[in-house]
Amino acid sequence: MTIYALVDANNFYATCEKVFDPSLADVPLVVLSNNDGCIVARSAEAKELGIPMGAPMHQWKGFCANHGVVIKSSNYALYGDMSSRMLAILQKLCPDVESYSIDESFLKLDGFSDATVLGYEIRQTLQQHIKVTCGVGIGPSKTLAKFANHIAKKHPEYGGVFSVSDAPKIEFEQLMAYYPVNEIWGVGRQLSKRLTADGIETVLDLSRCDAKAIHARYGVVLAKTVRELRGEACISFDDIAAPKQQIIASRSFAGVTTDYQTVKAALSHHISRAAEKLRLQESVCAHVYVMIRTNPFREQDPQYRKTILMPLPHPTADTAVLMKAAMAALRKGFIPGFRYHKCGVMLGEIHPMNALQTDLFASVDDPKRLRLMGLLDSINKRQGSGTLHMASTQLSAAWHMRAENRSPRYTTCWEELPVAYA
DNA sequence: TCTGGGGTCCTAGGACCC
DNA sequence: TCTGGGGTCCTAGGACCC
Repeated sequence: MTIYALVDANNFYATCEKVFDPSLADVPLVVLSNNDGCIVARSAEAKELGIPMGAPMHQWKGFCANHGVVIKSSNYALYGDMSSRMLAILQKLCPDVESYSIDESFLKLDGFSDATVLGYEIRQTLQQHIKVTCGVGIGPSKTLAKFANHIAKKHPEYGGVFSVSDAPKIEFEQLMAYYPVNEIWGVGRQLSKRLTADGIETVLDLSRCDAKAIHARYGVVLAKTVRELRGEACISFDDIAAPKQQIIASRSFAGVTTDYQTVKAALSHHISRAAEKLRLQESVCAHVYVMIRTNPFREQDPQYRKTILMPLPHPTADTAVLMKAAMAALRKGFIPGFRYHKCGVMLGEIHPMNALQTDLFASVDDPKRLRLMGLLDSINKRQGSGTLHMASTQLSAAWHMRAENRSPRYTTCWEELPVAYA
């Protein structure tokens, strides 16, 4: 039987900020989402103060000022780099690693004689090498490894590592009976509301349900969860990252706008980013979706949201072709008069560039254009993103997002390296 | 004044066909 | 006056995740 581990960094973004600024060591700290909108990470001290996850920043500004909470805009260049260092360390310790999110990885522990010992070694190594503390959960399925990870973090007596098979059955059942069903991976707000109404309130309740009955009433996803909770691995393990099937680039504006040119400039910027991501994974796409919407939180405003699909004449990774299609979609979907708050683009129908066969499609990108795109990407990579861009991006800068308290990109930008004084 | 962004998977329902 | 039903394919949207 395969044993899975889930390694998950504690307070990852907040920790990344603290690693490079020792003066923040014991200070409560929060990290904000893009646009400085809401709180997406909290240090242990900030959690203790009772600041909730996902809280709108504007509601907590006064509180943070009163309690000396340090506020950081998000710095994804830094977190992304720390994340790859973390992954590299895990890959050294274990041959089968699936990177699940920026701060979480699943490991397959086949061939290790003592999974728990390895868990402690992982914890110690990450602490030593990159000053990131993590929890390790171990179990016979991914869902159980996730739940074990939750226990490892919430119950300090386990020392940050919890293995389902180490715990006596009665002890584990007590833990399952203690936690509400929404602590389980895959059970969100809607499902837990329905489950609770049906009398399934705890993790233990759910694990004892009949999988067939759950399938009939709640669907195939939750039925899998039930089987996973009983130790039957149903969710596959992917150690090589598959290319993305859809690529999204979107942002809300710093405020709202009624101006077509402003939306167009923002959209143009997003297309460039999305196309760059598409070429980075060596793919082409055949669908462009353009999304625009008003601010749903402004209930006094008339609301409008629209997604417009624009099929492309042939699969492409050419920014100019994508741009033309997206602009046509925007003309179709833009209704003057609304106060727009966000726009974005999604690329769909993605195929690997090299698998395209000319007899399957009417035509493919001109190799000359592809070389031009490659040049564009390499200049932007060397000189900084946005050095070369489409003219339409410059139409307006009115949409640009806020990031008032971003820390330096310590590890990825020469100009922002940390300075050591002797 | 100010409420994220980027993903995956599943399903309901419409269009179309015979 | 009576006016099918089942299968397939596609898309939009929802639920979930971090």
